[in-house]
Amino acid sequence: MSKIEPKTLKGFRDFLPEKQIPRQKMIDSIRASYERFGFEPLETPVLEYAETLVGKYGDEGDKLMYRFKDNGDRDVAMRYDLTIPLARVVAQNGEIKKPWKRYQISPVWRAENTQKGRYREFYQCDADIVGSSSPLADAEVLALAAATLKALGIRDFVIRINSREVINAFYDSLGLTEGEKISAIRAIDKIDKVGKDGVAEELTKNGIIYDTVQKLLAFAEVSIDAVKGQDELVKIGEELNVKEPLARLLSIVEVAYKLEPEARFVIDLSIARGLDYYTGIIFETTLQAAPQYGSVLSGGRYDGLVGMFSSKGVPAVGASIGLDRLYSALEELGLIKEERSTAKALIVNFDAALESDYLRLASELRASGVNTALYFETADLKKQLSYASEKGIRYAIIYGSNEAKEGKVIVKDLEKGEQEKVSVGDIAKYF
RNA sequence: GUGGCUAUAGUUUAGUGGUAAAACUUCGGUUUGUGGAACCGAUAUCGAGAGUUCGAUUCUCUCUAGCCACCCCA
Repeated sequence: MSKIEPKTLKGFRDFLPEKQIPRQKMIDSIRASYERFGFEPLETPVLEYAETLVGKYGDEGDKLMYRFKDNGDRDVAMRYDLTIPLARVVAQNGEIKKPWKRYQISPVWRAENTQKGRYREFYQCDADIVGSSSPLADAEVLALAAATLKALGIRDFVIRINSREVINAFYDSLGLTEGEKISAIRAIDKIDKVGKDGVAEELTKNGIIYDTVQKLLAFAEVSIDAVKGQDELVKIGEELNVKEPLARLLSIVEVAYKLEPEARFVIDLSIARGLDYYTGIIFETTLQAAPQYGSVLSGGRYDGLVGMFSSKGVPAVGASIGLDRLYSALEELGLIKEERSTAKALIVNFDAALESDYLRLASELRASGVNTALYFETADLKKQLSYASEKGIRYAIIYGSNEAKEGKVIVKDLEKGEQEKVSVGDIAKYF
């Protein structure tokens, strides 16, 4: 029989222990942070009826969706993000007490062309508050974002914030048509990448007149610290005819700042967000030391989404961490601690006659919470010690006929190269 | 989805129209109670399929995958 070539699908990957151990720690940290703010876990199915997802992400989103007929000829799609499924859950389970704060850490699928740091299956860590239009909810999402990154050991992040209300008020004051608004949002969003001239060129190409282009550029260039630059921002609000919505945005950020005084919040009017469903604040987060990864944490308010599944409109605001991007960025910044094994101790198996003692040692250690591995074959010490050290297991527990006579075991710390004799009964205490 | 570049052991690379080198890794050994060293040895139908050819890993085509740009985004 010919062997099947082992391979993974384009854009999909395996996470080997070396990566998955620190990755899982990262997930644990994020989850703990979300729970500290009182968010509750939700899990939803991979597959949804296609009609649930289609049309929610714009034409582009529909094209990138994994969609097919299942064995029962149902038109199904794999979830494209975690937000639409949440909206479906909220609409479907009206009894859920609101405001509801839920989080979900799960993979999503997009049939995009791959690139470095861009995959077809990737994880998102979402936290959303459903059923409150209070600015406090917006502020708490911003604070959560900051607190979660801080918990991961990240210091140099900047949360750049804008609001769809501000954008709309400004565009209306310019008298842009709906079509022009969309192309303006798209163009302005690229200002970091293509620069002012590039944006101007694209706007002009889209038929926007010179005067308006200049105004749009002036708008997009606003990037001011929300706390230190507050006076300046108030002035800009008046100049650009966006006084009211900008003031609302500033008061949200002020509250977030009280919750997370160490965070850096910047009002950046070039932030646009591609997804159609945002209605209020929108934000993106970049790491200053690793800007090439783009936004690692973004979100915003989307008050209209649940209404697409239910006659009752339910306001919502949330944030999403791109786990894979953040991991790559942290890896580059040296914030990922390499760990190769989950086992802390290896029981050296070196005298077949003592096997029952090895088994007892293993179960005692495990019962007291020490992650313990047992070498399966009887083999020489050398081989087993080198197995432990190469595997990244820190302690070797050596027990042979000599030790058996004394009722002791040798615990060898392979990192320090030291060893100690401990009596058999005290082994768990050693750790 | 469109366009460009790439594809040789687990990894990084060398090389040739006549079936392939090296380093590191992995596994085994160097006479058996102390590892991360040294030495010896093993491990490749040269991404897959088809075509041209007496003969292809080397040329051509298709597919697949990776990287880059666009698009979009996490």
